[in-house]
Amino acid sequence: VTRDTYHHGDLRNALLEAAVELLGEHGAESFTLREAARRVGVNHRAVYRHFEDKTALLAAVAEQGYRELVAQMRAAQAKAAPELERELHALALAYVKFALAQPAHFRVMTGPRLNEDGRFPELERAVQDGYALMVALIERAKTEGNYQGRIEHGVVALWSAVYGIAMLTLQRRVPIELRDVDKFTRRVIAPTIRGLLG
Amino acid sequence: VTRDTYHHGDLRNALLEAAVELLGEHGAESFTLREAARRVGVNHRAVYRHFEDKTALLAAVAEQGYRELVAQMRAAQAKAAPELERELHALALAYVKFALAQPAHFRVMTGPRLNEDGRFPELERAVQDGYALMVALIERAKTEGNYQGRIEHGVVALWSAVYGIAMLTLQRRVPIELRDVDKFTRRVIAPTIRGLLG
DNA sequence: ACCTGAACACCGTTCAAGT
DNA sequence: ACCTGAACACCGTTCAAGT
Repeated sequence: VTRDTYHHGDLRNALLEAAVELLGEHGAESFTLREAARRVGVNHRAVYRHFEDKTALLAAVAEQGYRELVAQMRAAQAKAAPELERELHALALAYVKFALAQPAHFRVMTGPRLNEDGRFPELERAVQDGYALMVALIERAKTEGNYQGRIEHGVVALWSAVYGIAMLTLQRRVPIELRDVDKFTRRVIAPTIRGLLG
Repeated sequence: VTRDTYHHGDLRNALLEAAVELLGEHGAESFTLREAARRVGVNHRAVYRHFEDKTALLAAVAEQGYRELVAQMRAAQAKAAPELERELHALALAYVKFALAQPAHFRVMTGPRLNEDGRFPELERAVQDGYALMVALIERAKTEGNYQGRIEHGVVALWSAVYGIAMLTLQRRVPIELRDVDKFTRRVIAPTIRGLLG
């Protein structure tokens, strides 16, 4: 990280990196725009060249996180294809692993209500891309498997399960080691997936 | 709400009420101790008589919320007893209903990490009381039902499901009306409960 | 184009008094 | 015992310049 000058849009990325660092250290509540600027070595006013306000900076972090999450879910699913049950497990595992590997990103993604007024359509689209992956799997559960309910209900069941596991694990409400995430997630999610496939 | 004097511990409750009000209006991120004091009509320093700091005030709100949540889960479960599947559904429904009826409480309960250093044992105990209700049900799923997995895994599956449904619904990621919560929750949770009972 | 500096209205928290 | 008032070090954001 250079600390003297920033050109060619470098500052934007430097600020994003600094933000992720700070969020990892202290959590979103105490994150300040001024400290992010300080860490990069610029005046705090320089931030406004690249982000409309503090919320926009956090939204950019969240968007970046969703893109990475979706990429990892896609990759995991592709590896497990073409068997539906394996793909469901792979998607779930990728989600939980992301949350534990990038907790700062994950907390910003799921924590503060950044996009309440629809200010950040790009963020919304990144979220929807993830949603679409689950919808596609549940649709296959209906045709290939034995799922009888409505698509929407199945998606929420799956989404809730992975989201809940990730959050409860992050909050240390569940006493597991990082190396056991695989087995743990697999076993917790099993009843839900079994229920979905009939 | 009287605005001139506070005696006999009234101020504490008045501050809690004001905090819940404010949290409902703007969310936890922009909640300020000073505005809570203003709303009650006292100097902001008066807050420190009853709460060690801002976090302690939020922790008190969270604790109050957990007590109410547990009471409502208990009541719903008792009404549905003694059939296990009905009790599981009742518990799940009570949880989701609480989240939607008291979103300000729910967001503080699940949002900021208030008790990271174990500062608030009372809050922790209230959370554990809720956890205990689920543990008892999963234990019965093992003896009365056909659940084969470990207690811990089943509890996380159930907890994740209700938590996820509540959060996704609150975030309006799921397009349901308040009057349909009953039916919606029942259908989303069904695969998980079916999976748990074997 | 990109960054700075001073200023404004806020915040949580501390100190020292007031009744 | 309970509340206040002034002060401190911070914050996000605006305005007006600087190169």
